[in-house]
Amino acid sequence: MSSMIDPANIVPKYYQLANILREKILNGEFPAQDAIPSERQLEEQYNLSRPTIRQAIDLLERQGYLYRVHGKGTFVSPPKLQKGMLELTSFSEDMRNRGLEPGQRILDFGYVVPSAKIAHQLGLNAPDGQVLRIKRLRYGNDEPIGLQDSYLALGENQSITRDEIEAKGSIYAMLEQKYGIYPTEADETLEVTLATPEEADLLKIPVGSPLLLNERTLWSQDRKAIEFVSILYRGDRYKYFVRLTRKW
Amino acid sequence: MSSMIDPANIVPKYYQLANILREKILNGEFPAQDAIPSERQLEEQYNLSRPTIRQAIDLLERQGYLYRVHGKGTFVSPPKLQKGMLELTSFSEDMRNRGLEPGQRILDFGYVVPSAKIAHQLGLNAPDGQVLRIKRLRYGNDEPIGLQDSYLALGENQSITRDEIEAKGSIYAMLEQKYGIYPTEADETLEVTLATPEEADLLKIPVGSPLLLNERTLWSQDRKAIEFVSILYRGDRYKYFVRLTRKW
DNA sequence: TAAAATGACTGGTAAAGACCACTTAACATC
DNA sequence: GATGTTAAGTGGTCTTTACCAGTCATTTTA
Repeated sequence: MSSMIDPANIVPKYYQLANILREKILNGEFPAQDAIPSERQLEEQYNLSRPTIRQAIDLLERQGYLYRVHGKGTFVSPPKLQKGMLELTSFSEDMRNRGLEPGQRILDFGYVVPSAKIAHQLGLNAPDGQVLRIKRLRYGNDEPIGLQDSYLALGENQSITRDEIEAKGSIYAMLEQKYGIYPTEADETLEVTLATPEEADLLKIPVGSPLLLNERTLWSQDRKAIEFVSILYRGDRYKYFVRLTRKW
Repeated sequence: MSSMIDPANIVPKYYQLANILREKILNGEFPAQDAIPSERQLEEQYNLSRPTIRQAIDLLERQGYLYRVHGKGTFVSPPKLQKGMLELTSFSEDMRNRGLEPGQRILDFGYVVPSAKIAHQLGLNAPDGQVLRIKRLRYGNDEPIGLQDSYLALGENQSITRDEIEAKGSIYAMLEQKYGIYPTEADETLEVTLATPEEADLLKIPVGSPLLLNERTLWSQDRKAIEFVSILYRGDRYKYFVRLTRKW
């Protein structure tokens, strides 16, 4: 059974324990709102030290599966709060989450000199870095959903070809695979605009229709700006979702 | 000087250390992108054990001030990423953050039987709990900004009076003070709508103007639903902001 | 000269033990 | 019966000690 800790495993013990406990939460063995075994009990049960137990619980607490009450115990969060942590998703992921098949049409692709606004968002002082612009019409189930204009700040020896984009769809998936760059933080704004004739034409909606404008600056795990992107969503087809937490 | 650990202080040592380090980051003593002293060095410097040091750094890492690189060191995040963690803010806080003075006019106040949608959002099975509805027109610098319709799921012995709302402005501040309830998690959606005649009249905009509809369900630290609220923002006066992280 | 090994640094994981602070229920007291 | 006390259980903090796993400059070796 996989519900034991394997000391030989490369995976850290606290991580193994977290996976075991998460599994028990998800399959209902630990029902919502119930207390899980105390840290001392887990210590005996899994033959681990208390710090290791606490590290596992810390992880699950941050992930929203558990919450602790001093003096009482550690409890299972209701299912509502368990899934879909603070998500930072690409358009493709977002569409799949909504049960739609993502698609795209590339409208523009090439290196450009960034505007002052975009250079600022990407933290480029001198316009030395190469900025790749990718403008795409994005589809959900073959229906135009959004107009995406992306500016990527690539490093010295990094490049992305049009063919790769065509094949993969998701830029983020590609950056992960090719260069080990993971998007970890982003600032987003959302506001309302009205469709210009060009936008209306591409999105197949009347001129002046309300749109949801989403602008995002993305940073990687080493805190370098990766991308500034604006996405114009059809107001009648898209609802933005986000989960927020306040902890500190 | 406050840059030392006080063992007698009620504040935990790891927390004191985190405050000291955060201060050094913010005042530039630890410049962005530079490495801070290693964990062993801090151990000597502050006469603390390494687990305690690590606990402090863990905190600052989660707050976005620092990031670690295995084998190299712990580094200061660029300022862009330091401020304004994942904020879960009330309307009043939000306005103040934007440099505007929040104001309000109460349009409706009283206990109601929740609609099916609202009961579901609040996780009420039977309509036993009392649901307090507060409908308010919200101002920023005396200009109407948003139309807020709030439904509060209060506990047995909890109540809020109209006078308290008038005086305080923020419901959250009141819940914290009176009942120790802290909003810790929320789901939000944003979408575009068009102003109805009633909404247009209240917000002093033309009928059919685009609005930003923000719906939010709020949970407290003990994972109970506190509130479901919808806010209709003037599309020409409001931009939504959020910071996202992906860590696990 | 170039490749490989070394060693000294970094953060990452783990154990064992101690004491504090909060919660609760059983108990003793008035 | 109501009230205050106590004790046991919980998570919270902290120390000491050890070893593992990446990184990188230096040294050794082929």
